[in-house]
Amino acid sequence: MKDRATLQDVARLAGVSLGSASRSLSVPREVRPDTLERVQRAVAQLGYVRNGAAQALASRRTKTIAAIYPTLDNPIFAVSIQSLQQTLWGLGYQVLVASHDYEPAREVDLLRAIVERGVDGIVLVGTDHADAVYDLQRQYGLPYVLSWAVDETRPGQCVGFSYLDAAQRMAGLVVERGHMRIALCPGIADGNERVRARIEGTRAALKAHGLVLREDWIVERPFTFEGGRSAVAQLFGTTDRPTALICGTDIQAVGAIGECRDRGIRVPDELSITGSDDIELANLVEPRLTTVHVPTSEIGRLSAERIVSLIEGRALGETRPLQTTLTMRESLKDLNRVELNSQRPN
Amino acid sequence: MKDRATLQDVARLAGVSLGSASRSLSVPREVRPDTLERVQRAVAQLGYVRNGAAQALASRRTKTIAAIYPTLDNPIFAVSIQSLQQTLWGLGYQVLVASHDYEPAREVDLLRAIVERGVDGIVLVGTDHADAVYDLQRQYGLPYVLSWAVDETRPGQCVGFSYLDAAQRMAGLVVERGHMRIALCPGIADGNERVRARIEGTRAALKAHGLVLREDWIVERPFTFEGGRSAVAQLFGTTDRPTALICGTDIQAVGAIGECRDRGIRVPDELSITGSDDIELANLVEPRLTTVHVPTSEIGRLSAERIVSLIEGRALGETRPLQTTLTMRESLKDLNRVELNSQRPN
DNA sequence: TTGAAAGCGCTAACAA
DNA sequence: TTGTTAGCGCTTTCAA
Repeated sequence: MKDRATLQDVARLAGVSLGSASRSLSVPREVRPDTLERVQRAVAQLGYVRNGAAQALASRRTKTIAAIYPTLDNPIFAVSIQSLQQTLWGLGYQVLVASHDYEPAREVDLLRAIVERGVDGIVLVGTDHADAVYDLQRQYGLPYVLSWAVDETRPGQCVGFSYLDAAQRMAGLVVERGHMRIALCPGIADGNERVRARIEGTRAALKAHGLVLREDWIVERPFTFEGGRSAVAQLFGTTDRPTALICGTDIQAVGAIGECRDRGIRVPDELSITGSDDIELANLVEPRLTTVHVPTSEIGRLSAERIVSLIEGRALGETRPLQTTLTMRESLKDLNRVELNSQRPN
Repeated sequence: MKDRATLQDVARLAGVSLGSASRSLSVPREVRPDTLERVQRAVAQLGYVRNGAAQALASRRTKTIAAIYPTLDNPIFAVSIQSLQQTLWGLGYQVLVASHDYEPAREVDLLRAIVERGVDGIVLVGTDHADAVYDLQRQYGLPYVLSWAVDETRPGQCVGFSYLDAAQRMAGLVVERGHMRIALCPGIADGNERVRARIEGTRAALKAHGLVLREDWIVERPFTFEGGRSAVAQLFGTTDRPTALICGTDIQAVGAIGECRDRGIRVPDELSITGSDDIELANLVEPRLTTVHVPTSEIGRLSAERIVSLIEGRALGETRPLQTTLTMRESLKDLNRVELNSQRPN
């Protein structure tokens, strides 16, 4: 790295003190206009750029937020990160992104390295983290936001919607459409409270209609296309088959549709499939996916605003759960209706 | 932030000097075993964590790499970032991720902010950047790697494959399959040399077969599902229609397939569609996508290794272009073959 | 409003 | 191998 101009150089060139130069940059309204102007001229002339490390060391602020996600390889997180990043950028913060691939131990390691590097705050996904994660936060007094989560015990620190409610409504819809044999591909429950909420919500909705969610029809699979494929493979390995498969994410649902296509299982005639998230793809696959629309970008934006207000000590009140909506498309069959067109030509 | 223990505290508790404590952490082999052990005990006892800002200021290294992408909302970049990040993590570096949404001006702003914060190196995408980008790099002597790019004038700084070659081979394949009316949806050429290479490669391949790439069949659209949809809408607005559409990315191709479905255009019977990248989805849509397989993760990993070797002054030799392969699936129709089954049941 | 000066916590050169 | 010490470049009192 070449020798960059320092603020000292700027001050010297402008003929002011180091202090005035510093103030010109950080609190320009507290210097006389002509002082400010001379400093600005010197800055321009030298092509001066602040040294972030020095600034961080002296001010004890890094203007950086760490965001730790399970994976970037799911559009909901990619889109959410994008809006998080752009919002933070507008507020003068940068983002250190990391992903742990659903490995709790990796998340702890990441967080440790990030704390060492120095960040002003952290955005995590969900509430289910290793104790060490919360310990680190407490130990360093680091503000944090749990995105994609609601938790009454942490008012003001969660930004998300109720997975329980969403799952309950989706399962309710499937039952209303006449399905009684319903399987669930919710993700992997261990270390993921959102998956557990999906299972609970689905179970509750079925129970409310006098149905039981069969344990052997809760098929825990990763949040990947392959996960959805594999769920279908498992469920159709016997003749004791469901008529509907509720997937935890659209990604799984699309994988499931692909597997059905490969196996010659007609969707939704032989198997209805629903997803969750309403990614753009949900509206492009054949058949188009009945799913839960979730406020992906909004979660990114609100998480950004909240972590900054936490850092800067501005109160923002408690968070309230965001809303989700069911999006009805063709992948869910209505068994109550007389079948006129179940065999469409071509 | 609570008061964290400093290295001074550690040294005091261990009964050694500040220097020995520092060395115990950074070059443990240069201290006596018992010194090392006392320091480690003190570190554990105090829960000491390095202050990154101080370390960066004193050592003039941040152990952070900035990676600026066009968007995170395309699986190829998401996957590539993931492998970049994990490789860098293994090498002791962290990643500052940013995206500019194909806005050259935004890229300059991002880079400026990133330089200010301090990073040891930069990973960019492609070769086509505002002059200001290269100026900043030169001014601060920042090592950089151009990923998803090949450029003979920058040996050792590019990691990617030849878009020209890939486009040429794909177009060659389409022609070989008997298509003579070929349209191209390459992305948006302005500020993107990869798009221009695609156009050139396609043009050259057609020319080699005595065909001409019609200017009005080069449909520049964004790299989104919607971009692909809109290309189909435009091309099918008249009766003068192509029999094949070569898309610049699988995302566009999937969008194009969706638009065809909505318009009742049969793929590939009425329109063949090809993509590029071979994202997982390419193998899941109906019909499955003929595309170019590109080494997505490898680009991330190699970019990581290269930027670190550049930073640490290790020579790694010149880069050579990575390989791509055509992946044949059903979305490209072979017009040379007798049509036996063009109207499949259901 | 300004300048002077004391650190922020660490690294690295140097001397012992 | 260890201890001492001079910065790294900036922010932020404090006094003027």
